[in-house]
Amino acid sequence: MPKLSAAVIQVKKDTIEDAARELFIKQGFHATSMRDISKRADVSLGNLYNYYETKESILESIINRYLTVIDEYLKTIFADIEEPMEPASLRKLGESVGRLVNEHSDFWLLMYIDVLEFQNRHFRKMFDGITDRFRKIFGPRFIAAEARGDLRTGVDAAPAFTAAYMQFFNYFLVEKLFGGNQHLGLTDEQALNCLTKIFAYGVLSEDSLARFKKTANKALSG
Amino acid sequence: MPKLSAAVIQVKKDTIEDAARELFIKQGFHATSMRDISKRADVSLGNLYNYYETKESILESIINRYLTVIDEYLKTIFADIEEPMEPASLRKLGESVGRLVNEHSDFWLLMYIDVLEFQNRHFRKMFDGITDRFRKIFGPRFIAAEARGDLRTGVDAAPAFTAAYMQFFNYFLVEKLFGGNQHLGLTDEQALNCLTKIFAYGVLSEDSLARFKKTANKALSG
DNA sequence: TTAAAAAAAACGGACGTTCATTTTTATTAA
DNA sequence: TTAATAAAAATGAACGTCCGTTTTTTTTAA
Repeated sequence: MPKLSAAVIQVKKDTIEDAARELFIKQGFHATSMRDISKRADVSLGNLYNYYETKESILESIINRYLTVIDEYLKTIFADIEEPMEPASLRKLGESVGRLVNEHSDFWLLMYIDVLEFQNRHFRKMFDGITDRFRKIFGPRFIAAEARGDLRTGVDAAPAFTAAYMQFFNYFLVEKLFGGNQHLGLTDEQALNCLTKIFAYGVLSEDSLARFKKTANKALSG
Repeated sequence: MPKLSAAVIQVKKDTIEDAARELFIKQGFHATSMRDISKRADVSLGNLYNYYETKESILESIINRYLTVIDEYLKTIFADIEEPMEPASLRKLGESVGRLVNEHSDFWLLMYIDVLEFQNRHFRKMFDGITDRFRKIFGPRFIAAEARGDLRTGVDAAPAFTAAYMQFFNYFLVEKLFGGNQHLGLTDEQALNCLTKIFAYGVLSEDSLARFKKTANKALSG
């Protein structure tokens, strides 16, 4: 029997990885056996080892494939953003992040598996240098926003945008995976509004700025 | 041999749980065997079952004990806060949260174990109704801040404070456990300043408010 | 002396992986 | 178009190890 075509091999790997992913997510990596995977994928136990060297390499393959899916998703999100620092854009960013978290919650569970079992070896790249990446994507628009006087003086748009991005992520992850059930005491819609509002104009009145002069100065001098 | 005193039993349980915790954190729950625990705690395998019914019950005991430790820690943090909405207080909150995350990073790994293996059954309470809890702790001071005109109109202090709290947590967790290594492109000190600043007064200039009137109105109407 | 505690041995089963064997199928020759 | 071929693919039993837990035995100390 000559070699199977690459396409056929890929299809087989797809079914194996689909099965493995479902099991890893439902019951964790160590709690999932190769026999479990072989049963769910309808592939013999031994045959798994024609496609993967070890159990861990199955996980790695799943993660790598998923990483590209998420990456594409994020790219389309960012491509849709024309003016990253406008409140409307930020709200839309929050909505998109919410969809990403909810539609691919498996992925984030895999990330926690990676944190626990592999010190986040495979997912590190998601957060490493993320601010620089945003600077690369939106750099000119960050500068333009500052030039227009949109930004409060002393605010660097790149880390600020990153913080907003992370805040949205965290909100939806807590809701979806940590049992937050409306941990802000608001619906998702309201929470998005609330977070956007805070990010854009803060929680404190302009008047209070003078009142907190001493302390604020310290806090604002970063 | 009559029954050991409760104190002696507790000491023994301490050493067992210390050993188990270190192993669970280092290699995960399923990857840790009762034999591993017995070796590290210097207790015979069989004797473990004189103290715990199952392996899972060891994890539960660790989590419950840890929950009270963290709870106490948080209480002292909140007790130290006189005016929750002042920038200086928020910065201090951020620092405290950072210390909590860094000094007890084990705890948060246990939380991820709980998310993966038990749908966060044991940790849910950490996030459930958290905004209401803050309202209970700081309610009068939230109201006073609003009365003084410290708050931007339309801002509800309780979810806002919760958002700040969560934001700090998330920042330090990403740094500590997810390999963020300065994911905001800032040192921890700078990041604290940056996040506090954003939370207090936002990233956008007061001028831009009028400019984003239409879109801002939508985003601010939550 | 005696019952609790600790240790050790034993249990049945499941684990990841290997391997000898059987089945399959793209290619080749008729 | 068909039949033969041969190597890849698939299989499932087998391997050695380790698992959580139970049971039995030994040690301990009031």
